[in-house]
Amino acid sequence: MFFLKELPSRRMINGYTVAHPQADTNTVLATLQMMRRASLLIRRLESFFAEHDLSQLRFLALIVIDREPERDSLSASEIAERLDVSRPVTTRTLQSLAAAGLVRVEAGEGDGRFKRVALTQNGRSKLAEVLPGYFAILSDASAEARA
Amino acid sequence: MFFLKELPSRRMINGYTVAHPQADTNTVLATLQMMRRASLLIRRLESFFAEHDLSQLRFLALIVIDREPERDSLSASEIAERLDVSRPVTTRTLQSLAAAGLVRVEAGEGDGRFKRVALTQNGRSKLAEVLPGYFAILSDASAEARA
DNA sequence: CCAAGATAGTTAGCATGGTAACCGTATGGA
DNA sequence: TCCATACGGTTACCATGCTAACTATCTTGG
Repeated sequence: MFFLKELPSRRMINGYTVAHPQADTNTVLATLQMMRRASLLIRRLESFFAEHDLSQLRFLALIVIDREPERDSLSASEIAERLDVSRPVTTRTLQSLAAAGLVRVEAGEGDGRFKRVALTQNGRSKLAEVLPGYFAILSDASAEARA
Repeated sequence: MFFLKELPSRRMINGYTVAHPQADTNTVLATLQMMRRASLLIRRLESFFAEHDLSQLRFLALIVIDREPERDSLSASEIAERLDVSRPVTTRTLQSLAAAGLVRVEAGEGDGRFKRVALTQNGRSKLAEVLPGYFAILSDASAEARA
């Protein structure tokens, strides 16, 4: 992602909002600032994850598998649903996680269409390795937002 | 982009923040919510732009050229700098805008390394066509955020 | 009971972000 | 002056998002 360094000017937004009474210049500007903040944060997170041979999506996939309370595995579709990405992206992500030895993918018992995806011990270790840095970055970002 | 439908739970974040006193669960959670909101908004914007044969980046490129106060053209590097994307992405974006007839790219006079990029009349029309919808979406998003 | 449809997953191909490495043009100091 | 360096732009290639269309496995209704 990305976003303009210099946001659309207040004057430019004003030109729109005067013609649309329900719109408010300040809140539109706040939304643009949010987009800019989010885009910088994503860059920072992606670069952090890259240092750990992960990406944001691979990390989040580990998270959703790990945090499932009653089970130790999920199907690919369940993971796609929780991550809110398309199934093809999920397939690719799981293949790369499996190649890195962070998850185990097995044929589901019962319905032969499903696959069971579970964390390996390495996967759990990787999560433990990365979580502190992840929350530290989020915590910094919160602090900056308030500054 | 994308982001978890179900954010990391308060309990999970707590587990980190108790070990790191400077971190605060509420602000970390607020940052995660911001990421989720930004990701949904980006999807909405990209789909809006696609309806107009644009993308977010192509649209923003038109904006930064148009809003330059004293000049009617920018160099590719200046555009890259303002958009905050890499120069190769800028090259590709400008090529597709030129192919669509929305910008004109000419060799710069003087320093032969530069190119001058200017909006065509079609480019200005396209901006005028798209801006109201753009701000309407941002305005909606602001409203939702406050709801 | 089995053909038609639904569902899980994959493959193929496109768009758009990135970095590394290249060319051509300027520029500046030995 | 002219070679080394810097700079603008491009090319080549990789990562990661998407949709469309495919295969394989259930499920269901005539």
